[in-house]
Amino acid sequence: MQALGTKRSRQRERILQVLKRTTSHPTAEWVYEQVRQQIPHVSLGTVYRNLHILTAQAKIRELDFGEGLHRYDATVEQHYHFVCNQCGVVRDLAVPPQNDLNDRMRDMVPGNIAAHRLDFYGICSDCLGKI
Amino acid sequence: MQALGTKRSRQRERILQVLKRTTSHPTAEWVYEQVRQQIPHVSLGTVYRNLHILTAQAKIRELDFGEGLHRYDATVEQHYHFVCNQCGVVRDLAVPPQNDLNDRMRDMVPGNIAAHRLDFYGICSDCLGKI
DNA sequence: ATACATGCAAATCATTTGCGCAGTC
DNA sequence: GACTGCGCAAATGATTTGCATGTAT
Repeated sequence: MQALGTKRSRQRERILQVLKRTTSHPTAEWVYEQVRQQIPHVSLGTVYRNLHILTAQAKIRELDFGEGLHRYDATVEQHYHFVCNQCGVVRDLAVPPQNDLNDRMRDMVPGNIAAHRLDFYGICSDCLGKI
Repeated sequence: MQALGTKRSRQRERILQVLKRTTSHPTAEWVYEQVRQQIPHVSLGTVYRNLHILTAQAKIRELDFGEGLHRYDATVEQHYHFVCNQCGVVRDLAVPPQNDLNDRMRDMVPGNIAAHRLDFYGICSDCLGKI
């Protein structure tokens, strides 16, 4: 027995490609629809399986904004998100990691800090324009 | 027709009480088990319904740490969390809101920032002690 | 040839909802 | 009495999994 994700598959490669070509933090369902256009018989189960494999391989990241479903992101470098309360769009922020935050907290935290997550919520410029 | 949450109920009061008496950020299931000890015939549906009502009334907050389920918190003031990667415990941090973060981001964000969420991940002191 | 990957369908798990009765105002 | 809330059970929706077959190495 080797391990999951050791053999290549057309499906997995396509899934990664789909994610790399978008900045929209799509759901599994959306990825499925995209992959389906190239591989009509692909199954949703395969998409989920590969999203997990790719996440385990750190080639993508699994995101969660409390909507009851997951979103996926091919940008694996540390970065922050802005979520629009109106339309729900999730945008990457071009802001350097605020690593001083971990230090600021160090003494207040009952343990060792390895990472942090920082999301901003508000109204995106598109929605502001529509008001 | 008035609105949800306008009439009191023993169930809702008990649910709020249960949440106020813990700092463990429990799941709906855990709340259900607790309430059940006082009101044996309470239903899980009632617990969910009331958790939503209380959330809408801003008497509690619904949290989500990407575990595929929700957690609830009777501390509604702005505060941050520390999540242990080992045991999963979620602790409130006694750190003042870092409101300068919103300002720091302002120019980088495509929209208006209303709030932010900041979680720290690492190993809690309990787990550190067990290594 | 071996072991991972797939498609399909059934199963799971958290959460939601329809309905008829009970409780509050 | 009018309308909200409840318990129960069935429904939903995202995700997972068992299984027989396909495919990469």
